[in-house]
Amino acid sequence: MRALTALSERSVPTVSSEELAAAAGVNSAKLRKDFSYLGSYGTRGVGYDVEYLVYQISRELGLTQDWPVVIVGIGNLGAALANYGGFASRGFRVAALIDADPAMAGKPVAGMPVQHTDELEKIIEENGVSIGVIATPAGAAQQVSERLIAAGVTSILNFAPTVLQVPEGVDVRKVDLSIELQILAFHEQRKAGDAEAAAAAAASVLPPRAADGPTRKGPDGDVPAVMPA
Amino acid sequence: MRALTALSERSVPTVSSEELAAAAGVNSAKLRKDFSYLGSYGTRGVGYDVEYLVYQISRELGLTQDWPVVIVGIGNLGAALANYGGFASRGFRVAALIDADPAMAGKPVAGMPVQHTDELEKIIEENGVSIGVIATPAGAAQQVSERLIAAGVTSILNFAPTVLQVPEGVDVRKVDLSIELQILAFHEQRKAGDAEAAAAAAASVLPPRAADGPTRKGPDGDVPAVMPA
DNA sequence: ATTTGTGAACAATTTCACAGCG
DNA sequence: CGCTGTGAAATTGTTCACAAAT
Repeated sequence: MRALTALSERSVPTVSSEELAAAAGVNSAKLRKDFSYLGSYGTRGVGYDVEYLVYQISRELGLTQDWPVVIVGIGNLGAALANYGGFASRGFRVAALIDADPAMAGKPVAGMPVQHTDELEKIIEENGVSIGVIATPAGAAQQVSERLIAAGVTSILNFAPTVLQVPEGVDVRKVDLSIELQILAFHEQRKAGDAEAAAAAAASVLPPRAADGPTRKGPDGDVPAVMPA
Repeated sequence: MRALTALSERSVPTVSSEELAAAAGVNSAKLRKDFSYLGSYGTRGVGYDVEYLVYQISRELGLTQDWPVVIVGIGNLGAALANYGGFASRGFRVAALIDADPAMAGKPVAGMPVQHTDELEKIIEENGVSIGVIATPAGAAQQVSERLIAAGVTSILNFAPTVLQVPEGVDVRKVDLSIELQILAFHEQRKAGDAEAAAAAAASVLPPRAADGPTRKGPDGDVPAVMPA
């Protein structure tokens, strides 16, 4: 969509799967196959009509309608999310900011007064909110999710570092900022390790590990296997 | 790891793949297979030693060392990241906060003075930073990434809504907050659509779509296919 | 002359199911 | 007997390659 929107802004009328794939950094066959699930919107020998494709994808992805969301937990992250311009421009309207701290109540954040958790159910029902964002500390997240769900929310974006237990039919997506960094650090470590492997093996004067475990039995000998990222 | 840490805090000595899988919400066979890539750390008939497993996984994931990181772009999101406690507790040390706005220079954010972009190269070299976080507007992200990479950064966590073009050997992970919400909205729409499908079909008085395209030819008739999330 | 749309081939990942160990 | 470790099977996802369409 981002690549398409860029083309649209440059008034490019049509694009081939090959061009679009290059712009988006994906395989052209995959792109065509994905589009084919939406229907046959391309023209053979020509490509895809940019505007029409934007419209069809927007519609299919639900970008043509407005989604009211609530943000629960107005700490640093919650406030950053409230101020984040990317939401409004993509059809998300922040219906309310909710925090459990009574001292926060009434304080303006992103030009909107923070409301107390007591109001949670009322806010959700009055605004027909079906998507909630949880930016509370880990300890509060499960309870907040239960209240959100009881009040009618069926999709949750969870920034708290906990696995939420939710009933069937409720979607949860988790964003864990630390894990993203950890994944990078993991690969970073491997880059360094590969370079040092020979040297370390040759000059090993390190003591064996304290809690001595069984020797590695995996198929790759001593080389640690790659875990999926 | 989170599930394991919780067990460790409760001083649970051993855990079976079945129990741990239930706690983490995954399949027990997958968990065993994943662990087997690290080596054979379990005991048949008993399970895994929690402490030993925590240690082995930490080591393998690179959690035993400290990673200095820089955050570039100290807007709302950058400030939230700077204040985010989760980084420090997982071995990430914020070495510097960098912003292009001269007015920001010297201002304290998260108890640390913001430094100007001019200092970027110096900071990275002096601190041996190999991981950079980009929280700038989309327009600045590519240029920032190039400077980071030229100065020695080889892993980037990108919050800007752009696909970064980076040379071989540099890892990029992208976090796009809007896309997370869009994915939820997509499923939300489908939930609603499924319920309304029958009614809509029966009582369709809507005009045909304005820009009329070819009729859907996909194998599923008129039912939109599920796109991978 | 191009480029789509898509079966079929291929590749990766997940799960099953059970031999074998403690 | 319970539980790991892991081949084999099942499933899911991606890419190839080409007939069909314009």
